[in-house]
Amino acid sequence: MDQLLALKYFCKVAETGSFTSAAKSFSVPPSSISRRVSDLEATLGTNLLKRSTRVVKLSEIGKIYFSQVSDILLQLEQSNESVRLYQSTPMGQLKISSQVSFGEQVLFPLLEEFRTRYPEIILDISLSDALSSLSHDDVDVAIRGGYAPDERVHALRLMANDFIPVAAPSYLRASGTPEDGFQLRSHQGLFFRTPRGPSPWLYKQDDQWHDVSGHPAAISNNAQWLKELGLAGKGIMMTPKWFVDPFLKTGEFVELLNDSVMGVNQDPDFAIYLLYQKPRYLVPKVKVFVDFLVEKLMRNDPKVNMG
Amino acid sequence: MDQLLALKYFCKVAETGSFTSAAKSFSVPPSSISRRVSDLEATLGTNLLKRSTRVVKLSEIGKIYFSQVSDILLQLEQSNESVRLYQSTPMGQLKISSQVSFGEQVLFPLLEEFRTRYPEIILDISLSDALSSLSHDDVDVAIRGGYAPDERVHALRLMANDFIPVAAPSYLRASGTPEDGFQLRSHQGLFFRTPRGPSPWLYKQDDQWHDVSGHPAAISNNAQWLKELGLAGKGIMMTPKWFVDPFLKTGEFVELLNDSVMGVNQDPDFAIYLLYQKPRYLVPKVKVFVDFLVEKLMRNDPKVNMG
DNA sequence: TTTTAATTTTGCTTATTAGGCAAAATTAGT
DNA sequence: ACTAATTTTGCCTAATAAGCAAAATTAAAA
Repeated sequence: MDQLLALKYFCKVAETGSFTSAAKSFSVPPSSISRRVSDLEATLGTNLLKRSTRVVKLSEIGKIYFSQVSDILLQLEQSNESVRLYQSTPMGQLKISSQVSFGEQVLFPLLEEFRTRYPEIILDISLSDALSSLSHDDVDVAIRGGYAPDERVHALRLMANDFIPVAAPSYLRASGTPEDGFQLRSHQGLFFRTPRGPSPWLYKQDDQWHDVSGHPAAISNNAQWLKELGLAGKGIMMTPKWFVDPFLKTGEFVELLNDSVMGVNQDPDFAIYLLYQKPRYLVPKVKVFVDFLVEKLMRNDPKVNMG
Repeated sequence: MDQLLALKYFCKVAETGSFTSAAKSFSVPPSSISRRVSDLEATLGTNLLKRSTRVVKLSEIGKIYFSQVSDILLQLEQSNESVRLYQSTPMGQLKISSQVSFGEQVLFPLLEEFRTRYPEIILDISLSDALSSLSHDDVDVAIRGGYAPDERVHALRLMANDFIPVAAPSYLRASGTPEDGFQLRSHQGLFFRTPRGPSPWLYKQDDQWHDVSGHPAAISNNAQWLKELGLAGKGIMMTPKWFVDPFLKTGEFVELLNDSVMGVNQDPDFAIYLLYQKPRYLVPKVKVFVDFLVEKLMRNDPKVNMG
């Protein structure tokens, strides 16, 4: 028996709830569908479908089997597709999802070079801090702060995402410079709101994390606005280094508590990750983008770990 | 092309590094392996293997494809295995539909033992006197008084369902004990309302059925309430023996007209039936429940007729 | 360089299995 | 009870995998 064919037939029947419509979508007579599915049931020794001329429903085990098999078929199709595309040149739409700040600050400046290098790739970038479901494929690659989420998703660590407290010199003149993590509590704070709520200020002392969040002067999901407030001396901001790097160099921002361990998260491996589905790496447009970002952002550590 | 077969062949070749040894492990001639793999490569438009008579190695893309495909094959094998497990072990949700009185009186006391015997079966019981259409059904097994309804549905006779007239001693003291079926007509009656209407009292004499229903003192589809009225001496009730068995033993109810043929229905084979679908492959959870009920309720008649 | 030996590929035939069509069977809804 | 949509079955044809033997290929030995 061609089991793969039987599985495809079965899944189509499960989706459409009808042998006839499944037969139409494969352009074969309904009898073929009926026989293949029966064969499948015979080899499994199970009734996957509850048949009744008018309505075809999944049995209890049929539901479970369907959900697994349809996923498997999808994977296989992706693998096949990837192999077919493997030899072709990088082209087509490349959908990228990124966090807003990282996109604006780090990604955008790089893209012009990418565009000239691969003119046949049309970039489609969407910036959002909400987590996009990479699995159901509205994007080819996603860039997120956090940690590896899924088995099937490959997470490539792009760069550290350590948060540091910064403030404008004018603020420090007016309110004083904190000498100790706990002193932050009496300062004005500019808080970034993630989809999971405002990020707290955490301070590690003697292997213990303490919440040292200051008085909220402003809360927003727009990092740009918070940065402007910070530059205007309205308060202390906890931010990734890469976000304020240029201002630290000009002195418009000052890094505080250099020697302390600060964070917005207790996870030690908090970083910026490039996420993509493993089989998609074979698709040229995805491969060249991943390789490009690795080249641009990971020069120090040229070791690329591919699964 | 049987792609699944081709994939299995390909993976085996990749693992063993040889067409010949792959052929041996499938007990087919090497030529079959060669052809299937070639076909696969043709449909993918790629060379997966670097052939050279002595050694077969994977190409770059072949390596990646192999790692993905072997994973997919493993998943599929696991799914198939889980179906087989389901088919060999009683597990999953078991949906049971029963008449209210029978469920409360007979079924519930048995279920705790069933639950401990088959802890992986989740019982889902719904009690209702309306006939659920087993065919278009949401239930695995149904228990109904009546007769075998359908071809596709297997009806297993669980126990007799003969109706007898009973009354409380207090009622008989007050209103007299009927000596003859026709005398029932002048008594107070407690009538059970089925979905088809109140059950009449029928009396058989000289091969003729007579309606001998008394004056309705109460009508309800709730047998429990009628029983309470009966115990309080409010009238005569026509009821299955199993429903009032404990009260007959204590003398709280007295069976009337012992020698007469009474009923609520002219069918001679009126009984409690266990109904379940007769699919090609019987699911273990259903089988063990059927067997369990047979064991508990049909000890006297050990003949079990399974489809 | 030639030979050898193991292995893969090709040609052809047979066996197996899926497709195709029409008729029969089944059942939800009128 | 009937109707109409749907699934299943029977039978034939077409497609394709298996089986076998011979040819081709090539790494390693002579």
